[in-house]
Amino acid sequence: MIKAKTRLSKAPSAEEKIKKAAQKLFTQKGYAATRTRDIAEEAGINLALLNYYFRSKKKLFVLVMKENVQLFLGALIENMNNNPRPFEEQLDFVVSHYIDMLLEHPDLPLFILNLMHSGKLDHEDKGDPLLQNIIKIRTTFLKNIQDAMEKGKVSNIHPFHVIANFMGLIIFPFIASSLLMARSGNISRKEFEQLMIERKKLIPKWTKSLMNVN
Amino acid sequence: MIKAKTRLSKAPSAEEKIKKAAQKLFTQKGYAATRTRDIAEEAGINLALLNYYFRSKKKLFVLVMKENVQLFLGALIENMNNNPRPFEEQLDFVVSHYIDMLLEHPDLPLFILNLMHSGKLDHEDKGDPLLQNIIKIRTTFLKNIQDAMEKGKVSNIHPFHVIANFMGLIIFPFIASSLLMARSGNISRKEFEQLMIERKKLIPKWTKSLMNVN
DNA sequence: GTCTATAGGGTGATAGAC
DNA sequence: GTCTATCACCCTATAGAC
Repeated sequence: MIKAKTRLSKAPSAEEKIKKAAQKLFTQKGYAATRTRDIAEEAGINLALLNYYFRSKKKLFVLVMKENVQLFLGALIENMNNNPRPFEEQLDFVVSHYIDMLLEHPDLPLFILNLMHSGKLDHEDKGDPLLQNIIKIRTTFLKNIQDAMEKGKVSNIHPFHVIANFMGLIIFPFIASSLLMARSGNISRKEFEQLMIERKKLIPKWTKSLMNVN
Repeated sequence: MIKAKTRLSKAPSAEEKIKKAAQKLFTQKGYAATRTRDIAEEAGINLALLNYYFRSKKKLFVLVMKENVQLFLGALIENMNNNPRPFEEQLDFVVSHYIDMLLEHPDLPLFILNLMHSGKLDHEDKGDPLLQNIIKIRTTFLKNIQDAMEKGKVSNIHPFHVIANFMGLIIFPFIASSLLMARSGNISRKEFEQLMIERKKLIPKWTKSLMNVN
């Protein structure tokens, strides 16, 4: 009954190696372009082992997908649950946490956007938390904006613009980094990271500024 | 020798039907997730015909890809060639043309971003115009920003931020529309389009405003 | 748990009739 | 040019030895 499952941070189990490899490849290349053979090789284990642990390619993908979604929404949910803070502080918090997370997982946004674009969520996973959480987060954020507008702090701009701008300012540089830095580019990886850190301070100011231009 | 190839805008040829179907599916689902059988069915023709005209799936994809790239960079290149206009007018022009184009081809940005992300361009297509054009466009735009900064119109912000913000404000709502409008969403397709049209006027103002906040 | 070998099904591409 | 039939390959998944 009592099996010592704890691991001392060394020699990751085959299961963990597979999951990590799958996370990497699925997130980078998407579902269809990733072969289970690639995952097995990346993990340094045998192909059969993959099915032994995870039953099928699809099940493995769903697992990775859910963890990615969790990662992607984590900062927002955390913010939502600590709601009493004033709006300005919320902006700071979300931007800062989000950019830190994206610096560690730069492929995540494109993965999520492709996921939503493919429309594979709604049908196959009715009770999936992604959509529900997105809607909940968006609703909360929307309420905050409208509060700010009623207090006269913000001019009469459609809340959609505010959300789209805010998210775009945070996320877009990461999904377009290959475009913005393209070869022979003027910008290296290190410089890019430095600029993203700069944006942690800038985006909250920009967001507030945009709310009052029309 | 002299074959009447001209068509009177009726009954598109099989070749055109295939290309159109391929454009649709490749752009929507990407290369790996699209099967040649799907393309054939979408085009309403036989699978063998696809290979008769285009030799291989890959060649067909490259064709579609190049047309998409052309479409994506068109407005920017056009702007670049009419350079003498003042910076402010350039912003108006690019934003307006770009949003019009994206309203017609909303899947295009995600396709391009995935393309760049996959890194399949540099190796297989050395002389490909995409990268060269992107670099040229970016360089021109960068020069314009620096001119504006020297004239004292703009505060000392890194040009990267200006480009990233500008592009993000235009493009992001389209790639994230499924996220911003997610089911049970408050926003319909028609409203979305109306908001995008609103942005044609707003984004140039926003861009200039952002250049002076730091 | 981990491997080798292989089944079973799908996919891109082609041969050949019309 | 357009179709049907089919090949050769690749990919996921599993059986079975260790």
